[in-house]
Amino acid sequence: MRDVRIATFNANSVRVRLPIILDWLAENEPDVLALQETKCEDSKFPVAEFEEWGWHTAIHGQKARQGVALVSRRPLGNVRIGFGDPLFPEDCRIISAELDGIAVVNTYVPNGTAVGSDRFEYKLRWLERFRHYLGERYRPTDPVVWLGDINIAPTPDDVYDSRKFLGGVGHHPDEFKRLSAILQFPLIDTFRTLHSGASHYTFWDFVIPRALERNLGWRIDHIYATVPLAARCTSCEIDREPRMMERPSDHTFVVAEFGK
DNA sequence: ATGGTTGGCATCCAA
Repeated sequence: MRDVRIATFNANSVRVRLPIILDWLAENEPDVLALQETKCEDSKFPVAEFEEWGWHTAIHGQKARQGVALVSRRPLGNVRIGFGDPLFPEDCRIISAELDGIAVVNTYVPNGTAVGSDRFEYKLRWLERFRHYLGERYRPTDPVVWLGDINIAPTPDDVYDSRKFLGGVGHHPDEFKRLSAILQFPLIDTFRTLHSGASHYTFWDFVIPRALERNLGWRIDHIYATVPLAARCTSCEIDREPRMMERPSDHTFVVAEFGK
């Protein structure tokens, strides 16, 4: 049996990015693709188009903003949406499921907007809530993948100008602290296990002219695994091709493979 | 120092 292939992509509208997503799926044949920023309520998600090409979907969306989904070759088990906590704000940022004994947890971490804003405080609270979510549901010995748009560049190598952005949204010590606490589960950054150094990015801001060509990017889309699963990780790669296509997302795909 | 882009929905907000 071949490796399990698990990918992530912030689509920035699943409807606009449908051709890019379907192309990428056909080319790469992942077992699961985690999508973020689908930006549509469930009734408007292009379920039929995915099914036409043999892909199952598990979706958790809302009108216009946020939204996450899992796309898979085979049906997923035990699909869960949200934190399952009625006290915590529910804005469609988390969906999880099981495949081949692996728990796949897909998140769209809040952006944070501006340091000191209510949205930034919400980002920090959200990350704390997520740490508890992991502890409530899983043990360190379980095979668990946490992936998605993490919206944090955790080290100086993960953003094109660390000095410029240190202390700003996405590269702030308070974010590093919350992420470190989550990773103490422990979880392993599968990309960093296999690749060191700067210039490996997954997001290039639309606002910056020719950002991709100049590689003015951020590595904010991550694939983490628990220790026993990380030991089975044979590859983790960023695919820049989709960022070069017509009408791209501002993010691109990351894909990891795990041996049986 | 500023502005540069995109998507969704409504003519502005979030990213």
